[in-house]
Amino acid sequence: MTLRNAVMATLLEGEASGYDLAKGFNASVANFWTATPQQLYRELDRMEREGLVTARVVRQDRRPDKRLFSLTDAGHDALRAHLAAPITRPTAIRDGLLVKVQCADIADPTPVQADITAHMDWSRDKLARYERLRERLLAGRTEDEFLAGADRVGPYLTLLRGIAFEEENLRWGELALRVLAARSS
Amino acid sequence: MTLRNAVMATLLEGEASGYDLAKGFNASVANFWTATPQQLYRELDRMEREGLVTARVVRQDRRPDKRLFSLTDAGHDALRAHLAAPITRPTAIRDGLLVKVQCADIADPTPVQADITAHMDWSRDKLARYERLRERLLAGRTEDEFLAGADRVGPYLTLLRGIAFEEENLRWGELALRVLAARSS
DNA sequence: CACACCTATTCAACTTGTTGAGTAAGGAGC
DNA sequence: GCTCCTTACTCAACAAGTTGAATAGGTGTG
Repeated sequence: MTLRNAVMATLLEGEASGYDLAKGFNASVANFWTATPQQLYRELDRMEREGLVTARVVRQDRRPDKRLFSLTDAGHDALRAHLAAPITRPTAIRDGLLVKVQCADIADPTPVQADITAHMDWSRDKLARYERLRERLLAGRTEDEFLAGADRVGPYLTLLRGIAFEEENLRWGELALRVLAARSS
Repeated sequence: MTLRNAVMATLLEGEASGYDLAKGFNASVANFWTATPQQLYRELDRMEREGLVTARVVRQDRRPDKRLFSLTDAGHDALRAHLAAPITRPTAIRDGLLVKVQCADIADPTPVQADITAHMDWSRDKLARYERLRERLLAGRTEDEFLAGADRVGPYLTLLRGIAFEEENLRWGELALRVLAARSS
């Protein structure tokens, strides 16, 4: 029931196809709400049936048709109702890497180190994309100018959280690699 | 299939009942893998059937009996096999608060501010518990002494990640509150 | 010019995760 | 002595999330 809200939050940026949402979920919302393509297509269908979004089919030349979804007034209302609702539950994280690190001591750490390295690569990629998005949002303004004057600050605030998260992943990854290397030598 | 691994990682610390796991999941693993009580009871039953854990019933005086689970050799092997398996998929986060902040601009920010404040309170609580756990693990040693010499560093490394995460939540929460307050005035 | 990958979506089957209620006994506070 | 909280679980029903495959034309690489 909350994937809906994440989808509607994304559609505030403008219309999007299921496919658009699927790959990157607009790159910014994906940072705090993940979903598979099937989940999104299914949810968009339901939301259309309930009148929260409308679809318009766009015929394309050298590509399959696509259905671009946008928020209806009812969708806007539903989002506002969600915002007004009292409390959101605590963050749910599921991080398989940390599960591995938690028990890294019971076996050869080499594969865990490889895993940490792979995750750090992903973090670097994400950071690069986030920084590009940030430049685009700022559009030449300083952060203070932007925060004081922009129409919408929500996407920027969540972006900052995402950047901090990935930066912390990198810092922690370096520490973890250092510690595991020192012990296995 | 990975709740299993999180449960086994926790049982490395020693035997535990479903109830123990349910409240706090050992307080440290809970930080990167959440699960409801029902999920844990169900999974523990399955794992017992598959021989990954064994249960022993402990009769108690003024409390209901409990079943304490511990890892079997097969469980240890399964954990080691998991550690050796190549790559763990990227972290899945689902943070309803960030969804709200993402669209905070379309309505009165007051309830969102309340939500941020509530989350910051939770973060402070978690941080306090993490810091106590940290003191207990260090047992008087400095961090460097501990990391060089301790039997197991995994739980400490994941704890550090949890601490950094909650500290970042607080820093970000303060910023978000400041920005939203400045705009609504 | 074969092979793999990208866009764009759908269908079906499955596994996980969530919600709510129920049981049963002890202890704490008013 | 009434109510609520805590320990310790179980059952059932449902919602959400995952996996795998199918379709179908287009683009890019060796």
